[in-house]
Amino acid sequence: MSNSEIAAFFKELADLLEIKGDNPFRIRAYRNAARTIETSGYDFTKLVQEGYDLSRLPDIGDRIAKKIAEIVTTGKLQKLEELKKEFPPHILDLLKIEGIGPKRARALYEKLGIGSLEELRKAAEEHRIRELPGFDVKTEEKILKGVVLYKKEGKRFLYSQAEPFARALYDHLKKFPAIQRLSVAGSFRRRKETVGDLDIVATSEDPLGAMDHFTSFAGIGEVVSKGDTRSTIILENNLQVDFRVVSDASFGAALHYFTGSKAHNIAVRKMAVEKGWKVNEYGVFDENLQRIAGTDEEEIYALFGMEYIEPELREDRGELEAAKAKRLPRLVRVEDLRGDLHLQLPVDADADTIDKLIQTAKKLGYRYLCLCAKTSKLFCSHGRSCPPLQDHLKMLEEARKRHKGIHIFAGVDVEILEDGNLAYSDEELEAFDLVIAGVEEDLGLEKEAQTRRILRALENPRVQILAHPSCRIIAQRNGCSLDLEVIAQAAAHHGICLEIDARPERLDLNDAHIKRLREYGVRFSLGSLASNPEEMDRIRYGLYQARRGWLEAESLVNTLDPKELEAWLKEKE
DNA sequence: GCCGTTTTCGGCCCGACTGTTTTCAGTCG
Repeated sequence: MSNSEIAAFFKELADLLEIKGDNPFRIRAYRNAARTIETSGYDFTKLVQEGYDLSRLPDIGDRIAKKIAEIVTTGKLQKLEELKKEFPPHILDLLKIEGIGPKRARALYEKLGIGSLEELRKAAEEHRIRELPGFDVKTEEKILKGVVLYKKEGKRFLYSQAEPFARALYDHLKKFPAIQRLSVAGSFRRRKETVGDLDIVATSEDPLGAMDHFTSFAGIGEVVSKGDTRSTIILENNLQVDFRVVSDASFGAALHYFTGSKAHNIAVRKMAVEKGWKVNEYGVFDENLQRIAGTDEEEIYALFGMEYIEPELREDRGELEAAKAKRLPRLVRVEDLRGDLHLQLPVDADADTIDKLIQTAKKLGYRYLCLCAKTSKLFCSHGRSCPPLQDHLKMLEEARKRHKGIHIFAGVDVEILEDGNLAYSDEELEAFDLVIAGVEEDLGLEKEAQTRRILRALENPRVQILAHPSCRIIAQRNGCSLDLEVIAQAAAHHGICLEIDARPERLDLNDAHIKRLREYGVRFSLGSLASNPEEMDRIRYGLYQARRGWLEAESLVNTLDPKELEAWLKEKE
C-alpha cells in the first residue's frame, strides 16, 4: 500500500472525529502522523513488513504505529470503520465547501440531515439553511455559491501552471508606487511541485491603497475577503491568491510566516516558546514583548543560532536540526549546471532542429548536452516510422563538426522490457555515449517483479542512467510499485545515475525520494526531456526538485565539467 | 493522539477576516 493511501486513513479519521467534536489535540496528532507518513520518504509498507519500530519516527507513537500496522496488514482500520457508521458516507464532502468547517458540517447533518453536496445544494436553494443557528442569509448564499464552484474547481496547480500568474501578480503589484518590498511566498517560494494557492507579502505605508491596487488585478473571478492588512481573491482559473501587507520592520517575519511550511513554522515557534519568546508574522518578541527580530528572515534564523534555511528545505524534515548543527547542505544552484543530459529529438529532426537546440544550450551557458534518439521500440511500434539509430548518430556527428565549444553526447532512450532486458542489443547500444534506460509499459507489475525487472536492467554495463524511476505523472498516475531503496543501492554499486525528469508534470524522482535515496551515495542526473528550444528552460523545475531533495552539486552529474563527465562515462565501461 | 535537559502529566502555534458575536465562534491559512 502506498504512503498516501495509508495517510488517507488518518486524514479521514481526523476529519470525522472533528465533526464528531473529539479532542482537538488527538485530531491534530492524527494529522501530524499523516504528514510524516506522506513526506518522510520511507516506504511504510516495507517498514511494517520488516518489523521496524515505527514509533521512533516523529509524530508516531505506539498507538498510531499499531494502527499503521493494522492498515498495512488488513487493509482496514477498525476504529475508522466504526466511526464511519455514525455518519452518512459523503459527509466529508461538506468540508470541501468554502465556509463550512467541522462545526457547521455537524450542525447541517444533525439539524437538517444533510449528508452530501447534493442535499446541501437542495437545502440552500430551499432556504432551509438560513434558519439554523450560526447560519444566516449570507452564509447560505456563500454555501450555494461554493457548491456550484466546487464542481468546476481544480485542485492543486502544477508549479509551472501557477508560475505565470505569480509573475503577473508580482509585476502588477510592483507598479504600485507605495509598495516597497515585495515577494511571493508560500509553497510557490518553496518550489513545491504543486501549489494550492499563491501567497504574496509586501510592505507599504499605504496598506489600504495597496489592497485596492491588489483587487484591481485583471483576471479576478471573485474577491473573497478584503481587510486592512490582508485580502484574498480567486482568479478566473480558480487559483486563490492571498495578499498580506505589513510594515517594513515586520517584512522578514511575515515572509517567513507566509512561506511556511506550516510544519516548519510550528517547529520554529516551539523553539521560541522554549526560550520564553513568541514568533508571529510581525516579528520575534522576547518575554517583555519587545521585538528582537523581524526585518529580514536571516536575522530570525540567526537569533535561534541557526544557519539560514533556504525556502526549499522548510518542510520540518530535519532542516531545523541541521541548521542548528550548521550542517545544512549547500544546495545545488542553477549556475552550477554545466549541461542538460536528456533532450529528446523528435523523429523528424533535421540539422536545423539540432542547430537550434545547440544554440540555445550555448545561450544557457552549457558546456555539453545529450541529444537522445526517441526511438524506443514501444514508441516506434505505434504506427510511427522512426529513423534507424545509425541516422541519429550520423546527424550528431555532422552537428559536432558545425559546433565547436560545446560537447554533444549521443544518447539513446532505451526501453526496459518486462523481463528486465533492454529493447536494443549491446551492439546497437555500443555506439552511443549515453544509454538512458527506462520502464515505459507494464507499470502495474507487482512490487517484487517490478523491482527485479529494474535491477536486472541495471546489471547491463551499457546503462548509465535510469530514466524517470517511479514513472508517476503528477495527479494523473501513481508511480510503479517499487523498492526504490534497493534500486538506489544497486545503482550506486553499478555507478548508474538516477534521473530527475524535469518535465513539470513528471518531476520524477520527487523531492522525498531524492532526499532519502541520496543517503545511499547514488548520484543523480537532470534532464529537461526537451524536444525544442522553448522546453529547455524547464530543466530548472527539476533543479528545484533536486534542491527540495537536499541535493548538493557533488551529487548531480550535470555539474561536472565535460572532462569529468567523460571520465565518469569511461568508468562505466 | 504525541511528547519530554522543568518527562509519565499537562501541555499542545498564532492571528486575520466574517458575521451581528456587543466580547466571540467559526473558518482559514
